[in-house]
Amino acid sequence: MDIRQVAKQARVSTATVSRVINASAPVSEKTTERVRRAIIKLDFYPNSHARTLGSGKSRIYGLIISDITNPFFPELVKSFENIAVQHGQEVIVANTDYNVDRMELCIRRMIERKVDCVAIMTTEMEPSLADMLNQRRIPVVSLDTGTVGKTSSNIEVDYKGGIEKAVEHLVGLGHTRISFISSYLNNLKSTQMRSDAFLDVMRRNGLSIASSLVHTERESAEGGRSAMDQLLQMKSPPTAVIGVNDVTAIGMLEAIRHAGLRVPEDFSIIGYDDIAISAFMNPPLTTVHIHREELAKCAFNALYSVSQCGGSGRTYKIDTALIVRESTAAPRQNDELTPRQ
Amino acid sequence: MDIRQVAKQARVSTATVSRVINASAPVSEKTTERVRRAIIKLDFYPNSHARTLGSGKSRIYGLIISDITNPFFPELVKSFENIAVQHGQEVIVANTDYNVDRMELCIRRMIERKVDCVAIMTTEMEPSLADMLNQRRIPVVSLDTGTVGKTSSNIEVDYKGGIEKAVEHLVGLGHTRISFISSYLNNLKSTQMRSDAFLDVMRRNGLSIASSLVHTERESAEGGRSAMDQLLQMKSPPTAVIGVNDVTAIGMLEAIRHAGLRVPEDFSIIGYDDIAISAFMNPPLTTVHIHREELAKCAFNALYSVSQCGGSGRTYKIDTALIVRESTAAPRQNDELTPRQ
DNA sequence: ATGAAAGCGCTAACAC
DNA sequence: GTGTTAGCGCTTTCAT
Repeated sequence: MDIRQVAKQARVSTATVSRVINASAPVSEKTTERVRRAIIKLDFYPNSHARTLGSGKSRIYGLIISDITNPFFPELVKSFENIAVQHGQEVIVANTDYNVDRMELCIRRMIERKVDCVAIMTTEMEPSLADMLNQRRIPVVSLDTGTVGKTSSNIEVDYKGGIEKAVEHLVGLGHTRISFISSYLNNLKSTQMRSDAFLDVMRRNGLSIASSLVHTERESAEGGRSAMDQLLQMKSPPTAVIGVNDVTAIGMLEAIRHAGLRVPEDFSIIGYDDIAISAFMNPPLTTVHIHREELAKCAFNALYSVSQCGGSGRTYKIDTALIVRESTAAPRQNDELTPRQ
Repeated sequence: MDIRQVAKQARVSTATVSRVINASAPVSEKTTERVRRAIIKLDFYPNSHARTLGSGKSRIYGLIISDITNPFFPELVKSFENIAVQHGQEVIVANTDYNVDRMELCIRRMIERKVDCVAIMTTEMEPSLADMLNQRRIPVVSLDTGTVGKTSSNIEVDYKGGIEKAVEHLVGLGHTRISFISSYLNNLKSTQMRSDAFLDVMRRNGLSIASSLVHTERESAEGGRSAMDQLLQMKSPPTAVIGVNDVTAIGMLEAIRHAGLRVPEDFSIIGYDDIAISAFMNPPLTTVHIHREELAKCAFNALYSVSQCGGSGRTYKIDTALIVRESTAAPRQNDELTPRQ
């Protein structure tokens, strides 16, 4: 079943069929109708590969993320897809699994599939990889990494501002012994930036940062749990702990619960990202919000403007906000960490 | 940059280049090496659309899910992709948003993209839609819905067994007033099957099911929360509640916490799916486990065996298991639902 | 083992 | 407004 059969059925040329499908040139009312009917009658679906080959553009946007299993990403993917569909584009998504080698594979796939643009929403990035895209004049937008150029844009998330607000919230509550649980994945720029910001803000507030940075083995709830377990072993544990992301913070919550201690009475906990489930934790998690929908929109627009409107690459900024829920309170008065019952 | 340039650089024909890329026919050691070098030197990436058009097969598997934002799916997607990649196939995923109309769009996309097979892992399905695929001889595997035929397989998840185990666990604990919170999305067969099974098992255990089935407006944590709020208004609320899935159960947990009541002391709660986060709830959620990885494997194999090995469609079964954690216990002794503090 | 050439299904010039 | 036709980049007979 191809366009020729439709053409025959409608008694027109293949070009005309193509015209009505793509509305790429005026076709008379009558012919259009005949073609439409033929398409329906024959149950014709145009072959997108042939279209891509014929026209030179795939109408596909590539989206590279770290791991669809990390709750931060599904919402991002969904928003990005929605916007893309509204603009008549499709999207294919690829996972790097936080792995630079797999990033190369992802980019290869994007090139082979002839995507029109690609959004790299991960931070495990070799700059050289973006070059592969640039050389082929494929517009790119990246997160916190990557340079701005003719066809490449960069989105800067205000990680630092988020950390600042979190630490200051804690300081305002009276905390002075504050820890930060990061992940071993420190080649991730987003993680690195959060850690650095934490150190910086602590310093600025004149707070000691001795042993206040703990690295988990994996960026996950498990990681948060085991890191918090470590903290619990200390002679004089912190009174507040910030997690590098919500999933980590959720693991921390579990470690504390398991030790028979309470949040926020015994520990104040803050997460980062504001994933949907965080509001449903017990207690609801105070966290730094990154607006995923806005991020997705921003990424798409960055791409669309250079791809369709011939714009040039530029820098975009995304804000963060502290969402105060119930996992933070004034610090415990003494260090008698007595498990409940 | 196309295969012809590579051919020229390696001083061979395009056919030979194609042969070394695809290992589709023997090529001498020497020539192979020359071609390899040329490919690397020119940084050549084959155009997958041209490949698809030329060969007639896309090496793409389609995967249709309801909503990537529902934590049940990301793990499924990831597993499915991993297996597919191991078999040299790619996958494109499409979301229906629990909507039959969008399902049609998804299937259209799959056909236009000339996928080799499609896994329909949602249950909001018009049988007629699967026919579109069948007519085109595209192998299909579906979940609990769909018929088995030459090229179409069906996976039956033992929802009922899961509900049985859940109810019996509760009955064993001494509960008699048990409710089930379902969702308004009752056109979903998976939801329907869980509700039906619940009613059935309750009856068989001689338990009253008066007002024990509550329908939420949305299949989400919000839905679970508002449904549980309703239950909390009753003069004599149930002592145990089963959620149609974990996300719903998590919402229920929050409603109870917010009312100043406790799980499992005041209410026993059971979820369904066993999403990763459930083990990190406070308290950790007792739930019915569906093995996502096995499900993904099963779906892929069902497809692969008919697509590559000329097998015929058949029925597969996936078990469920009750994971007892800390959200279930013996029922409260009296109905004095007194908020803590 | 290798090359020549005919498609694959569509789009886009270019004619009329 | 519509038709003709030459590609798009690859695969795949069919020769050799």
